[in-house]
Amino acid sequence: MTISANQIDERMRRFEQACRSARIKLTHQRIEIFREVAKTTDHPDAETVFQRVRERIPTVSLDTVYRTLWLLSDLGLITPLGPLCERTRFDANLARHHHFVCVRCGLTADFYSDLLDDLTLPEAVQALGQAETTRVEVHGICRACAERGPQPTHHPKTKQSQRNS
Amino acid sequence: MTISANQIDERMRRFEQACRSARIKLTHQRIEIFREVAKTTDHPDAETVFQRVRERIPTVSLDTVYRTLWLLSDLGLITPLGPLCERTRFDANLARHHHFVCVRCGLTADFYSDLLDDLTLPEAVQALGQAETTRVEVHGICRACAERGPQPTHHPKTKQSQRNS
DNA sequence: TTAGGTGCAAATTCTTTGCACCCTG
DNA sequence: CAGGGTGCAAAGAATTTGCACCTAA
Repeated sequence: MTISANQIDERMRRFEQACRSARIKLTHQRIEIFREVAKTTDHPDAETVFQRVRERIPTVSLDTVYRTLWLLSDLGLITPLGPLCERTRFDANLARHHHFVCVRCGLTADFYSDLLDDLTLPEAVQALGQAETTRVEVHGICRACAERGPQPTHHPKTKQSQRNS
Repeated sequence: MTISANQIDERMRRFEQACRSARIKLTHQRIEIFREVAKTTDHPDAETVFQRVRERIPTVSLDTVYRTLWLLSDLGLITPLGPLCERTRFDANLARHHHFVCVRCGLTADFYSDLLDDLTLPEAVQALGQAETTRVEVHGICRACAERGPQPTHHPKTKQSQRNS
């Protein structure tokens, strides 16, 4: 909720431009759905966006919200938070470690680094709460996917087969 | 799959000890379910654990696997990967930033740090793949939860109300 | 005009729960 | 032997999909 009107406008402009260059229609629904995400620091989920958009477009449907959010994500206008894989995974490695996550196939590999174990956090974090653990998440393309060559972008949640390591 | 027999044994011992001190029964199913997670670097999901355990205990059920995985997680023997909240959330902040995530309520707040934007990754990462983005995830207790005082531990996926920011 | 977008409802997928029987401590 | 643990089946929750109508370009 600390976003200036200017910044929202800029995000909206970027959105409209992205839609045009992707030759995707600028519908009333898409505009309002993007605006909802663009105007807060909330990291809202689909249901939350749906409820908020519904105040302005009472007939909007939840599935349109889902489709639009993933579309925006494919366009690089928003980022889905959380895991790139759809199922909860479990890790028995209790040692301090960090993760390399393949954005294409979901491979999640542990790696170690004394340097990264001991990062200095900015003061801003103090204001948010009491930090307990700090982990670095590196996102990229794993060896196997790189060899497989360029692939179309997909919604991590839905289209990709998941691998691991 | 690069875990030594020694290390697996140590994990099993720790597991048995944790169960005893929590006065929780050491059942055949629990032992094999934990062993499956303990013996790989796979970060398997519940379904995968289920399939693997089934080879040894054909009558095991998927719901026991779920119950056991969350139990192990409550005991601090394994860690669920991915988001602490159950729904996918979206972020329109395209600027480089990092996350503070409250392990209790799910609050996810962005924070900024030039230092963290520019981390030096260990060589091990090169071997895994081509890094694209690096983000620091700080887990802890947010201000609001700290004020609320100590709370029982719950499975993030199921028991907690989710907040945001 | 017309292809792409939407709403609706039904389907899927992942995960949890109620209950009666079973087995560890 | 008692109470926690398990399997089964059914319920629940989040998300996706098929299809006919609608609308931005």
